[in-house]
Amino acid sequence: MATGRTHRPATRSRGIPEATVARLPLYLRALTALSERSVPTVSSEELASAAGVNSAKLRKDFSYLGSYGTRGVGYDVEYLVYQISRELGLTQDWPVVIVGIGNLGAALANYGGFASRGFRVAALIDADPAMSGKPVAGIAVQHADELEKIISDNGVSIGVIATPAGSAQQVCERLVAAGVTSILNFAPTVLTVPDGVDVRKVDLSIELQILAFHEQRKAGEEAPPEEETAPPVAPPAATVKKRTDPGSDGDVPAVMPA
Amino acid sequence: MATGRTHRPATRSRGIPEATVARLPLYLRALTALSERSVPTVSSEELASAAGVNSAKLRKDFSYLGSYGTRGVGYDVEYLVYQISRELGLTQDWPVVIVGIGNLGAALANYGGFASRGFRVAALIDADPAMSGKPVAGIAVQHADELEKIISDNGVSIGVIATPAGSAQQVCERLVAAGVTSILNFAPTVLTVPDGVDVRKVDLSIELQILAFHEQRKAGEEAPPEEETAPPVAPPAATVKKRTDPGSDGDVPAVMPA
DNA sequence: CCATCTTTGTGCACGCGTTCACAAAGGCAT
DNA sequence: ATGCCTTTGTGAACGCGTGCACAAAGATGG
Ligand SMILES: NC(=O)c1ccc[n+]([C@@H]2O[C@H](COP(=O)([O-])OP(=O)(O)OC[C@H]3O[C@@H](n4cnc5c(N)ncnc54)[C@H](O)[C@@H]3O)[C@@H](O)[C@H]2O)c1
Ligand SMILES: NC(=O)c1ccc[n+]([C@@H]2O[C@H](COP(=O)([O-])OP(=O)(O)OC[C@H]3O[C@@H](n4cnc5c(N)ncnc54)[C@H](O)[C@@H]3O)[C@@H](O)[C@H]2O)c1
Repeated sequence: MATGRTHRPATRSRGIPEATVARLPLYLRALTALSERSVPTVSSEELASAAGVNSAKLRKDFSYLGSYGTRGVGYDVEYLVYQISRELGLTQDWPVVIVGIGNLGAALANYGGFASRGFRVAALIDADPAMSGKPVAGIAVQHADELEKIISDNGVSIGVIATPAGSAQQVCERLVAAGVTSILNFAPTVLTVPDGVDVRKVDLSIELQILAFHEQRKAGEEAPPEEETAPPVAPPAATVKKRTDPGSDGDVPAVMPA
Repeated sequence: MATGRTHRPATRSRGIPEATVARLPLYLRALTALSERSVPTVSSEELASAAGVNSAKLRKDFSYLGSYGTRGVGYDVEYLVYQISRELGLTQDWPVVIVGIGNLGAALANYGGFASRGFRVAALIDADPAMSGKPVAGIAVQHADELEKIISDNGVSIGVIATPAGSAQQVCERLVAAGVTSILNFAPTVLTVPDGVDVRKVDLSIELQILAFHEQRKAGEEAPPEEETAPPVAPPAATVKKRTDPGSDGDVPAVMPA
């Protein structure tokens, strides 16, 4: 999961587990594809396969929404699309602002899949005066001074942060003060927000590091004893550390205990 | 989480829980910031706060790595940076290819945080002949025909997919066949890969939908009885559905049982 | 109307992850 | 050297998520 909620004691919202909520968009995507091919019904097995999950999990997920589906037949595609859309709140329009129209922000603004699901880019905001008025993806960039007014005028409750990390917390606070209660953060920083505000983050660097970990592990399994480069840092602090795990002793650790 | 592994029975790699691995980059980022400020040691409480997690969780996470840290004092920042880097496999260089140099791919190529942690963009690959040779972020884009040769020549094991959804599976298969064993997928599709290949996905649309869900829930709590727009789809399939949950009956569902 | 066959919905058990709470460890002052 | 004070490392309890396996539901054919 490139994803991750921040804070909030994992309250099961309205009885629907968080893990299930996170999968509903996957089901919806698969169902939309079926719908476009005019497939009338689909079994849990087929749909699960299309969404890349276990069929038992899918059935359990749907059971939290209600008892849609017909035994011996499956699920009515159109009906299920509607039910999930409604559950996710996609039957209404969500105006979204993007703050920080640099490389990433511009790419996001140009992203078609944005509008495809009820999300409407209400404004693009940047602090650079040179950007003001410049059209990106057909929308004129507005200056950060206007942020509060834009949020308020458009009733925006979802904000996307694509500024440098150093500005992210400050932008976040302004967004929240102006009324935004959900934030999608692309900047590599931990955002601190008041209760009642949801933050989700997307961090490319973290994803790559997780992949690197597994990659190293795969490589280490087939070629166990390899020499490590010189130890770039000194041992702990004052006294020399005595390691608890046997085998490697303190300073220059072997690549992996395998 | 914008993130999510695909397949693989959640094998605890080398005893380090997957959830812990996903947090190590967070700790590393916080530690790097401390290191730049020349802070010598840090307590679990401080570091946890900087990383946005619980201090008990942090200590347990570190306990999987070994017994670094000094009771009564805390952790040596430099030493811990090295240990986590080593654990994540960041002491070595990871050549990465990006496939699909459109809006997003170009933004990724321009992303500085890429190289900052041992990840080196080995090549940019696109199928559009018009892109070939064009420099993006100082690197000439290469044609997709060269994909296999590039992977092989550079020993690339990590690939980033930023093509349209329709091409993603095909690109994925070529990457895997050429020797890539870790994939970061930005296309909104479920990728099917053989065992031994790790896939992580980043999906903006899914993140927004999850936020919308919670946003709707927040809004629904303060204004319970609101009228829904007309039911856009017909009831289930053949016979009229009898809903199991009481209150709303079948067809036009009330907004929320609250 | 009845039998059969398919597929849902879910009770249950298990394992992972989180959190609490505390004993052990070590620095530091006296 | 001794005692105090801080902070780690972890045992244990708990809760959530996952997957199995099956009974119930309903469609379909005769
Ligand atoms: N480019 C990527 O692929 C990528 C990937 C992962 C993460 N990120 C992160 O996303 C963020 C943006 O990346 P980028 O490559 O687009 O950077 P960028 O420098 O190209 O763009 C940043 C933009 O934010 C604007 N900005 C700065 N401070 C602001 C403020 N206070 N209010 C409003 N706007 C402000 C700047 O004027 C600039 O246009 C960074 O935090 C980066 O680490 C980028
Ligand atoms: N732009 C965003 O912010 C954003 C956000 C989330 C997800 N995505 C997803 O990321 C992907 C890329 O988005 P984008 O906006 O950059 O699209 P884009 O159309 O701008 O770029 C796609 C690029 O991929 C290339 N391509 C197509 N088929 C290829 C193939 N078989 N091999 C190699 N290259 C190929 C095209 O030539 C093009 O340059 C899409 O799947 C999109 O849904 C984009």
